[in-house]
Amino acid sequence: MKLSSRARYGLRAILELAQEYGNAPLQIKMIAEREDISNKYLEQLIAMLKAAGLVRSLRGPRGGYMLAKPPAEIRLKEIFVTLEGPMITAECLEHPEFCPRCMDCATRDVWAELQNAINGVLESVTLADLVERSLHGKKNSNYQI
Amino acid sequence: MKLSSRARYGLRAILELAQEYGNAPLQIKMIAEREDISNKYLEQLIAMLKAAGLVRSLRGPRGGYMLAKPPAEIRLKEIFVTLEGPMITAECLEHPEFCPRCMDCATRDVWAELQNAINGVLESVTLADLVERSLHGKKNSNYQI
DNA sequence: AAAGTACACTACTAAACAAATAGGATATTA
DNA sequence: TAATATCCTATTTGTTTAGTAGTGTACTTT
Repeated sequence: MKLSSRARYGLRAILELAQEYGNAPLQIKMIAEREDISNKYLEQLIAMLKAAGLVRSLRGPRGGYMLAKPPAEIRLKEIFVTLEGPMITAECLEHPEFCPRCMDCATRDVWAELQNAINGVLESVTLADLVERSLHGKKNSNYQI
Repeated sequence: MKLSSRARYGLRAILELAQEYGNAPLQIKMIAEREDISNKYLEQLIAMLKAAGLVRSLRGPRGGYMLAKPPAEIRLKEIFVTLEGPMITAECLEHPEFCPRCMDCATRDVWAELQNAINGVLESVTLADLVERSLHGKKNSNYQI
């Protein structure tokens, strides 16, 4: 179970936009350079974010991209789902009729728990949180092995 | 982010074995039939579980598969990692040198939190738990939208 | 010892997905 | 109108998924 580069790149890119919130639009070229991502590939990722209504754009010279709403109003869940597709560990969670064994299937519960755990994390963090964490030099980091 | 059918099928298969723990070995054919999984495909999945030391086998007539250790000693994490590969949300979590930005990358923390959340679930549940849940008709279910 | 059973092993394949790359069209500003 | 930056669509390359197929090998029962 690995994260796609779409999600990794995409989150980094939109975080750049969040950090620039309120200022002039940021160009693809800039983001691609800062984050070391292919220009053209990033273009597609941001297009997805735009289609999802998380980002808006300005064309022409001095154009670029910016967040469509304040960083505090964008949860990582939205970004993740946009780039990675809906977070479904098992089909039968959404469509119980899909599997005739659903009624007494203990494995189904596990996938549900897993899904809840993941959603819990992604729904609890907003872009504003990440911006703040960056500013404070990762003091809030809770990474551990 | 979807679960592979390897993980879904595999967990269901090994749960069958767990329910039969202490009894005669269970044949692929039986499991495949009960769980409605392709015979040959299941064979490969169980081979992975065997290579990981979670399952052992008996050849010849009346042979089959059985758990290599008591259900209470097998955590879902082991099963999951065996079938799905190591649970790594981002490469830089294990190899910080992989990415020059790691030091001040707020997104990295998110992936770490996510990974911890997933591991937390998978490490807290054993096959014995699942067997018990099945017996009690899912009373312990904590599935929710 | 023979026959049958069930695992063991390896190779192959079709389809889907990931991760880009490429090229031109369109809108905006200076 | 020239330069700039987004917009849109197609193509490519490689990997993974989810199987299928066929043969080999060990074991048990009769």
